[in-house]
Amino acid sequence: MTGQSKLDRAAGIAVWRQIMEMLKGEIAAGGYEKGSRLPPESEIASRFGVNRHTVRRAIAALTAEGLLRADQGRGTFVASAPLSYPINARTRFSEIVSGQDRSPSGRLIGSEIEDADALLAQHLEVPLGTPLIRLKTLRVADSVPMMVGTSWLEQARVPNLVADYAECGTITEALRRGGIKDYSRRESRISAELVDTEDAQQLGIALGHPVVVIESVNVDPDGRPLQYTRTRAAADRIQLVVNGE
Amino acid sequence: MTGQSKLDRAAGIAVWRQIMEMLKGEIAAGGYEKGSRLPPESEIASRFGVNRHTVRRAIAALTAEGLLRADQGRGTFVASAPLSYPINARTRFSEIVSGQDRSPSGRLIGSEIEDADALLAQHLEVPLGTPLIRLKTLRVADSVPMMVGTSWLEQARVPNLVADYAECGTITEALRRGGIKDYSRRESRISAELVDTEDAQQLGIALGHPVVVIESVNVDPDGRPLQYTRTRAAADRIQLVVNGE
DNA sequence: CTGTATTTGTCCGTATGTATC
DNA sequence: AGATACATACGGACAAATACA
Repeated sequence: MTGQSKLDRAAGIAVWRQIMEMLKGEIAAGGYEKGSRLPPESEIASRFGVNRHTVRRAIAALTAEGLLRADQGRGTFVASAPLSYPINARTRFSEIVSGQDRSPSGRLIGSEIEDADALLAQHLEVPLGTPLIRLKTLRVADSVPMMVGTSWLEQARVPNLVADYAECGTITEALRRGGIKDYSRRESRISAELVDTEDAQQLGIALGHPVVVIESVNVDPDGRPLQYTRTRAAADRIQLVVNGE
Repeated sequence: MTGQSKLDRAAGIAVWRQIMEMLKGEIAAGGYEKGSRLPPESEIASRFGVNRHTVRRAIAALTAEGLLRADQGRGTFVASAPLSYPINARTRFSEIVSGQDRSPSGRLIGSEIEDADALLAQHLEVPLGTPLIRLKTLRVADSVPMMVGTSWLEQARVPNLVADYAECGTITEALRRGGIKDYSRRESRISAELVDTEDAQQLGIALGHPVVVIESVNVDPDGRPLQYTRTRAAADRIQLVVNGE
């Protein structure tokens, strides 16, 4: 099968769109494994007998749909199946990702000290104006960015958190080093938004795409609020799973 | 306070944008209650000393942000706080909405008979090709559309479902009439997408806005799958709540 | 139930400033 | 400087939905 035979240059449908549909069809039909690499653009171009730019346009459209991912210098890949992300009292990014045979990692984007405003004070059950650490992190599975999170924690409880996190890359481990052996998730509130400019860059998605927003409070074993987090996940890479109790 | 004094026509910022910011400020400052009505466009226009169209533009921008809702013939309203929608084994739209002092209603958009494809057969644990009822419904709280859902049920189990639902407007009640006294939710899978054309119309939101997508399976008391549903909720009107077990 | 007023939605214009080529 | 395109601002008329006496 050359594929070239099916191109119709007089159909009134742009050639790049025809190529896009054909690639989509081949992916849907299972011609390519999830996560597998497509042939290089030049090869696809010669197969269809078109210029490489025409293929690029088709790939760009499929990337915008979330079906493909193009990495500079590595190649173009079929987007993997969305990550199943269970939401429960023991939600831990690193455990979830390794449990699905992918390799998790975390990166510190930035941190600051700020005083608790009314909303944060309420969530963390601290007095208004309490100094908090604000931690912005990126979580990655198999080198694909999955979610960015902004967390607030009481500075006095975990003074060395930022350095610990920067070193080990998981919140669970960083908290353990700060003397907090365990924690659990009290409540998660889920909605969706359009991605903002900064998150779009971090997540490698285009503006105008949706993100799933998860606001959650982690509590220590005594039930005292420890961490309030607002996580934004690329919607086409993740699927939250909630069990019926 | 006339507000007019603050308009600066030489600031290089469009007048409609200035009005938008001022309205937003007044709403945030609590000048208007959630759900309350704004003055008519003509009144706002004369207050700022501009044309009605200029006000309309500001209102359109705030509507797109989800801060306002404009209903033809009724007025422009400050958007209510998002509906908290608990996800658990006993998730029932009508109970949730009435529990938050709002009045729920449901409307049948359409229904069809179709044969189970591989995916549906797997979810409902029926043989491939089993005749299913496909039910498309709109769920509304306080006359604001909240979510559209597409449900599939085995036709043989609930032959009269469509008529029953059309009459009473709640799935729970329609199932009861069909002899199914209780059901519970086994699993919910949550993601987000951009709204499609049809849902945008039903939900009264603009294209390009995000919807929260919930795929769920309801099972009868024996644990047998009864209903597979794919729900799309207007993201800025709803917040799913998941308790930490 | 029925007309009337109110209010938002849509369409037709015109004029002006600003950015771009 | 000129030509062009585009967003802004305004004005008016009417349609469509709702509220109300």
